[in-house]
Amino acid sequence: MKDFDLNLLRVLVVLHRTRSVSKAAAALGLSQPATSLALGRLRKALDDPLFVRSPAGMLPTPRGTELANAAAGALSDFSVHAQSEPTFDPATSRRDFVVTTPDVGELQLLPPLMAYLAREAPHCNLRSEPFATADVEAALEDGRCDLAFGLFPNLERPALYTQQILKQTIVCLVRADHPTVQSSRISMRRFLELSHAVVHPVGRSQELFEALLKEKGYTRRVQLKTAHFLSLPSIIAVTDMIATVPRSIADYYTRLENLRIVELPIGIKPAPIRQFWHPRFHTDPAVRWLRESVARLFGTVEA
DNA sequence: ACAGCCATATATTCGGACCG
DNA sequence: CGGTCCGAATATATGGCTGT
Repeated sequence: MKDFDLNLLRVLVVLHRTRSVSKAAAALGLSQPATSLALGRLRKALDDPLFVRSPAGMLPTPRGTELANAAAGALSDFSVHAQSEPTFDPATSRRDFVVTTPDVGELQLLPPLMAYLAREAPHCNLRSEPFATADVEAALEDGRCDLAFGLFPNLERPALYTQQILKQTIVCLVRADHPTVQSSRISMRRFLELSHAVVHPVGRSQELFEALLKEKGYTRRVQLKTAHFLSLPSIIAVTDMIATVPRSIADYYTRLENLRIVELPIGIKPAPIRQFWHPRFHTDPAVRWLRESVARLFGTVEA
């Protein structure tokens, strides 16, 4: 079937309708022999006579009728799709969306997005899938993933389309009644004297911060290194450690625990949080609706 | 026997691949 | 980049079958 000439489908359909090779040829705009040859190829490919000569014309075999109906259905189905503009109707669609974002991104993206989906696209589901960083681009290309959201320095290249959604700044967190850090500011000297809790290696903005400290020659004691953000606020709230986290995470933590935000003692450029999609899906109505919804939720202007 | 129709053999054209 | 060659597809010509 893999090298079946799809032009033959039209020939099959018209032959079945006209019951004549000559009439089919005229209808198809081919010569009679060309049509005869096409019928020969159909017979060989489908392994059935398909039509037999009779006084009443070329009568279809049962298989011929079955396949001609299937071909007619396929062609008309295709033509419906080819002629209608592709659309996405959020109110009725049952599309399942797939996004990939680190946990920090999830905390920023999913609360507003899920509330929006529930309201605007009530039958659509969303899956947040943690693709390996190296696999994200391929997943976006082959459609396993609709959108990547977050800080992906390795994705910022022409192969993908991107749009900046937010700026990620980072801040420090200590417990609200910390014995030595009592204001919202801290000197670099005191910052380096404290014991640190570091989330590693998940947060890419933290990686940038770590690189900056190293570059400036600052060293400090990392008393706790963990791979997850989940346990961090409870730990900081009962110790004298200081943690450096994205501001969105810090804002969330201070609502949960007895914590206080302290500005970083060093200037660092805010990191761009972007959404990424593949050019293949640039005009796909569903993916387009999703990324425009994300942009709208965060009040982003097209860049 | 002849007319109508399909199948087959031969000719032509067109597009694409290959090579200098 | 242009020319040549090859193959695919279609057209033309012809042959063969069938029914009246």
